Amino acid sequence: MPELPEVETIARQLRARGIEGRKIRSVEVRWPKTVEPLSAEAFSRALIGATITAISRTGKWLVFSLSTGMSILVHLRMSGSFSLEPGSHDRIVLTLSGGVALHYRDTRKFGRWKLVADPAVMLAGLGPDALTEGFSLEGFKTAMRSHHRMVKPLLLDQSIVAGLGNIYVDEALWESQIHPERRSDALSDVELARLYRAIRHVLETGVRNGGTSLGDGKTNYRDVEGQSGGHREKVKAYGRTGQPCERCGTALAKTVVAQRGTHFCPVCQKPS
DNA sequence: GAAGACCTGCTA
DNA sequence: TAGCAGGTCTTC
Repeated sequence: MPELPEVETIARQLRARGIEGRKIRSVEVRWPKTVEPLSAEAFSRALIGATITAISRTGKWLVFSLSTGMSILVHLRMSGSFSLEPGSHDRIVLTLSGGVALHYRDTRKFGRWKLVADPAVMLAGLGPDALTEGFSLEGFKTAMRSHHRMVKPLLLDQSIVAGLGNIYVDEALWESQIHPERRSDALSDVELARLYRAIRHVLETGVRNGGTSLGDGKTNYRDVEGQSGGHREKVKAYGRTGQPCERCGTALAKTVVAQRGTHFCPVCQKPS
C-alpha cells in the first residue's frame, strides 16, 4: 500500500519521534521470513548494541543507518507500517534506549527487512527517486522513449522512476490526461512534460498531506501516529469509479491494466 | 505480456 | 464465499 508519500511521511515521523540516536537493546522477530538474508537469530545479533544513526528514504525503501556501518533497508510492500505502540500483527519489535519500542506491523507479511553493508548496492536497480534532482525531465523523456510499453506499467517499474505505485500512477495519468494504455514511445514532447510535472505534483501533494489511505479497515495505510493520511480527499481518480471526472463530469471508469486495477476518465484520457 | 506466489482481512 | 487490495518477484 505505501508509495513514496506514505514512506516519506513515516520516515519524517520516525525522525520527529526521536528514533535517530537510539540504541537497539533487543530485537524480537516474530515472522522470520520478514528478515533477509540472515536467520532471525543472526539478524538480531547483528542489531543488538547498534545505534540508529539516521533514517532516510529512497523510492519506497526506508533506510536505517547503523553505527556498525551496516544499514537496514525496509520495504513495506502492501501492508507494512510502524508504531510506537504494540498492536496486532506486529512482526518485528525493536526495544530501544530510553524506554522506546518500535513496532513493525505487517498484516499480509509481504514486507522485508534487509541487513546490508552498502545500501547503494541494493538500491542500484532503482531509477532516480521521483522527488530528487536526479529525476529530470530529459532523463524521463529518454527513459520513456527507450521502451515500447504501455505507460502505466512502465511508470510502476521502479527502474524507470522510484516511488510511484498504483494510486499515484493513476493520479498522475489523470492529471496529465494520458490514457494508461498509451505506448510510452508514442507520447509527444508536450505530453511527456505534462506527465513529468504531474508525477512531481501528485507526489509532492501526497507528502504535504501525509499520505493516502482509502477505506477504514485496519489493513489500510497508517502513519506512525496511527493516522490514515489526509490525502484521501484529494484523490481525483483512484477509487473513484463511477464518480464524475472533476474536469469534464464524465463517470470515471475502472479497468485492468497489467493486472492492476486502473482508474481513469474515458473522455479526458483518450487512448492512442 | 500474463499468471502465479507470497499473505490476511475486508467487501460485495 | 468469491473477489479484491496501495508491491514485487519468479516463471512461463
